[in-house]
Amino acid sequence: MATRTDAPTRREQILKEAARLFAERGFHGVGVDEIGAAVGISGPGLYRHFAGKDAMLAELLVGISGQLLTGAKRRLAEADGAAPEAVLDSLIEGHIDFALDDRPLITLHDRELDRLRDTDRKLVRQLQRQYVELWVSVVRRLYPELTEPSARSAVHSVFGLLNSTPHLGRPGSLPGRGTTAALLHRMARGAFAAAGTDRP
Amino acid sequence: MATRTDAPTRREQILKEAARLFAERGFHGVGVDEIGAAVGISGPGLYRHFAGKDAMLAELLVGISGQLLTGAKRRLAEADGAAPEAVLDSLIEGHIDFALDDRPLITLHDRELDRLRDTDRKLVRQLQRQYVELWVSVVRRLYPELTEPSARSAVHSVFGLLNSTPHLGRPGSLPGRGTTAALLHRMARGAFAAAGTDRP
DNA sequence: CCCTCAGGTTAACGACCGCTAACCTCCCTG
DNA sequence: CAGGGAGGTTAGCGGTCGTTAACCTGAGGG
Repeated sequence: MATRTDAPTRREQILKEAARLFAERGFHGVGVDEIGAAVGISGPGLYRHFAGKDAMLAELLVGISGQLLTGAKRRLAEADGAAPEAVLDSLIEGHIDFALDDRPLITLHDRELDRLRDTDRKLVRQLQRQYVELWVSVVRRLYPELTEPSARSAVHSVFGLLNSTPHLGRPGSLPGRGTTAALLHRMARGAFAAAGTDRP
Repeated sequence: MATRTDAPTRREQILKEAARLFAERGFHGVGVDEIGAAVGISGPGLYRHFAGKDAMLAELLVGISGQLLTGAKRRLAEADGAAPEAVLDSLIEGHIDFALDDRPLITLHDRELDRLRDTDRKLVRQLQRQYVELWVSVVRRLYPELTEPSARSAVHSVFGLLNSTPHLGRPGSLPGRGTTAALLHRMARGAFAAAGTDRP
């Protein structure tokens, strides 16, 4: 795929700043005037680009879920026939990339879902469910002694582990992105391995 | 300590319901009228028991952090001189009990901290920091090859893992509390073990 | 038997917030 | 060069929300 070199559109600027603000202070804690100010225009100017505040959140959440799912599907297709360990590693790597590069989005992802209109919320939940099931199938192939409910719990728990990046302090205080990614990766693998041993 | 058999006070009722509502819809997403309705009185009646909506959140968050820290200190004192493995197991057990029994509080704990007044927020952060440092010291005793920043990251990540219980579906759909607790415990130990091996 | 007070009630105020209306100003294009 | 749309602006409306004020009530104590 072509990496983008062109400047971000106004819509993209708005989405990025809105994500940051929503993650920092919550959906209801941010006013449209603040979002506008963050991109250099004033509140009502946003309505030239979005139908409303809700629409921004919806586009963010649908985008996140879709991106995660699409990426996972691609990785699964690329690793077709590979060993289950390698496939799981690829999924973990993709999730870590996302968690480290788009921290505000990861935060929003499991925090503001209930602020969506019914139709959008159902869509996001469906995408999330597909993503989880994809992980569950890989995990169960690698650890067949895990029951399906246990595998699902394990996957959710590892998501909790990987999504903890927002709590790891400001990006500067970390031991470096590569080190952090490697640590998270090792821990995720260790957690799955521990889940898969002993009684399920 | 004496287990309480007496009925909960009105204050406690309010705090419990407020915690549930805040966790479900966010601090700004809940009105005082709703909180009042949840305990059978109407909005302004709450002001006989609390100085304001902020005060409820503050009391909840300070209470959570304090409870976690106090429990951890007690467990550390009780396990004085025991093997590091046993001490870590005790810490994990305590955290899991909390995460499973007080899900709304766990949710609030890392979600609504920024809505507090400066003085309260600093207090909560200080309690949280002490709690983390306590874990870090135990983890480093068990895995001396871990650098301190890595150990701290590992602790935060395991908190993410253990605090994922709100995402595990309604309490009924789980394989049973004991099974879930055991799974989480194993995964936490596995994650730490994986963090502590290989290069730090 | 009154007084007090804890713990409620309803009415209402002021602030804020999402959103719309009306208007303005470039820039592109036929 | 006219004109029209894209992308802004400010003023303001309507609703909601936290909080206060004023009032009510029932139970306990001197």
